[in-house]
Amino acid sequence: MTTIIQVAAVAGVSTATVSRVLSQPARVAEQTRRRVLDAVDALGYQPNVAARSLRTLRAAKILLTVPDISNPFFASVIRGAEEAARDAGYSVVVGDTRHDPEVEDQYADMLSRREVDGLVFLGHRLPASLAPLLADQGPAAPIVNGCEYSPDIGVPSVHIDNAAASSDAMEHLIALGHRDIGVITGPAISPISRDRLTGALRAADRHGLGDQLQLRAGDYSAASAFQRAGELLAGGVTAIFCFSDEMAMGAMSAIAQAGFSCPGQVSVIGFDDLPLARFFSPPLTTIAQPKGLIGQRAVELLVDILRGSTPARRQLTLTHDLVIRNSTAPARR
Amino acid sequence: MTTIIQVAAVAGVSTATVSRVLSQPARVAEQTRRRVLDAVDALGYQPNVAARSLRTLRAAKILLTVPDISNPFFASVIRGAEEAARDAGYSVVVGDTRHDPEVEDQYADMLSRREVDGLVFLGHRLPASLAPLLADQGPAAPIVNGCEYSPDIGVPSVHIDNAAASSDAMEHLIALGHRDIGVITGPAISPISRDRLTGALRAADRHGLGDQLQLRAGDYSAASAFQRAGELLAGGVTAIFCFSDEMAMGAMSAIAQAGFSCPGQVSVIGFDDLPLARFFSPPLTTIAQPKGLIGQRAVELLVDILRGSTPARRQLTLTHDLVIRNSTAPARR
DNA sequence: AACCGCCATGTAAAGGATTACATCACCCGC
DNA sequence: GCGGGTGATGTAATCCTTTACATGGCGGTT
Repeated sequence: MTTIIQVAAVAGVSTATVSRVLSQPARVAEQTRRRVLDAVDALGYQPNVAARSLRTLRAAKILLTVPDISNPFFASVIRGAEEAARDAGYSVVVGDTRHDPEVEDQYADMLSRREVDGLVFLGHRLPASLAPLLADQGPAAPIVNGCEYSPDIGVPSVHIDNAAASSDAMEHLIALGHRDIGVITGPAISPISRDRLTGALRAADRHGLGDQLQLRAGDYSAASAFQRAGELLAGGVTAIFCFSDEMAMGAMSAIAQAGFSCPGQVSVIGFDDLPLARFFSPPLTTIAQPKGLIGQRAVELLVDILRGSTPARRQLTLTHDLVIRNSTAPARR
Repeated sequence: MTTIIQVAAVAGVSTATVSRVLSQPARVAEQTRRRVLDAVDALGYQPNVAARSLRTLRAAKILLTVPDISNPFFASVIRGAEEAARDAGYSVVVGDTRHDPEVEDQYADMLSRREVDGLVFLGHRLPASLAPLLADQGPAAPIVNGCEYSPDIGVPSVHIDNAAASSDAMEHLIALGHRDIGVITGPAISPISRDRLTGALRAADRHGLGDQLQLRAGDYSAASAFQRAGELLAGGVTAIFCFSDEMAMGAMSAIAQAGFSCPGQVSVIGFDDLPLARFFSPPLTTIAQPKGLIGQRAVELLVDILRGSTPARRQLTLTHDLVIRNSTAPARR
């Protein structure tokens, strides 16, 4: 490993000058700068990050935890986050918590240990080990939540209006004449699922369908929805609203295996608009979330905090979109 | 931030002792150890990683780069890798290169800068900036390749026998009576795609179908396969073999939109066995790769290298599996 | 009683970069 | 010609941990 000392020796300057050339080139005379850069090239010098971050107390890294990395929804969020991070001079470390609180804590420890400068967590659970840090630093704590929004945890967040989006989905089904509608929600603890449920019920109530809604709790996975959709079909629904596209896929699979046609006999509407949604058979009607933008804004918010400026708004609500494809059709049965 | 010095002061010992309690507890007397641990708890001390890694020249981290994080195939590999890494006392940093050589280089630089101890890269391209490192350290270079296998890059790798797997898929179609078979491959530069093509051609040749095979190059994405499948259908195929499940999804979508039925008129077979494959409509026949195991073995190989022991075998071929579901059926047209 | 060896612990030197402060040369204006 | 300002560079302290080596005490051996 070549160190800054060797570079300094080759260039005939002090280590301070080398350091300056690399971090604030303008403060060094043109001629000296060139000599240093030549030495850097010649030796293939790369600053040692450990030493730098020891000295500066900055890691130039942002940790992004996702509850389930196999869910392509998060992939788009990650990309948005990485882009924004790069623009701000940070790199992103991705952690997959698998919905496991213990793993969440392990990742959160990276923040307490200063291995990373800040944390963006997707999902609804604030890792327990961060409570003291949050209590200590208050709004200056470098923690941002993406996708979900729980007012009680006191962390800035970026999300869509889940209730409104869910209501839009329901209105779409109702407008198509559906009266017997099944809803496959997320787990009951998920605030995002609760918000969506609120929206769905609100829409149903507006049309006097509040009591007819058939609710089943899934866990956002296709497998859970496959199961629940079977029950709903037995219950005679003509439309199923799934709180994720992955669940919509499971539901469509159950519909086909039960011998029904979609959208002929049963309509399906999803949530997320995964890149693959247009390739479902039939192409899926769904609620589009601005996935990349969520990641991007979340990181921007975090960077604001890291720079010490209090961001104007600590809650960002982005716009969603009802994307109508072919999995929904007028009710007839 | 509390440092080791404060812990030492509270416990009434030297920093050396605190350090020893944390890293080699057996070398410290029971009583002292307890006092130190109490102090650690009381102060909520967390060792500073930068300082540690500066001193030890170890980061206790492994970098895992994937070409496309939105592909759920890699999610399973990542999980396997994380597990193996945790067992060996490492944590995994995931990087998404988006097939972009520049991004690959950026991540590879983390290795040269010693930000991570080793690299597992999935995909076929060895980042250019690692060439010197590899030339320098030879087989001791802490770099392992997963999924793909290019004998020429001289890096240990973990993969399945792609040619044999591909041949199995073809044999399955041929046994069902298919003669007009379309193949949607990956990009021509992809060694994995080449291997699979070799296997497919070999199987076709065995049955005198070598000339009839209709080949189209995709890029592993559903969108590309949607396109190519349309062309193949116009060409009158009764079966389509896709080199990824995601492409199979695109193909199935194209089949449905062209008014054909699957598997009634056109059979589809995929490659990977994504968790979602069983929820395709119809459930997808495909080649299962041991995804988790690939990640696990790749990390184990890397850890062997990091520990200085030369692993017994530098190329690991794992077993694949033909999973027959409902997207393939006897040819009839 | 002198000595040896061992164990538990302490002392202090790295490890590599950043940066506050010091220094020096030079120029400007009076 | 001199004081003061400016810009470029150097000196050295600092960030926190790990660990080689030193120390000191104690029990056992001869």
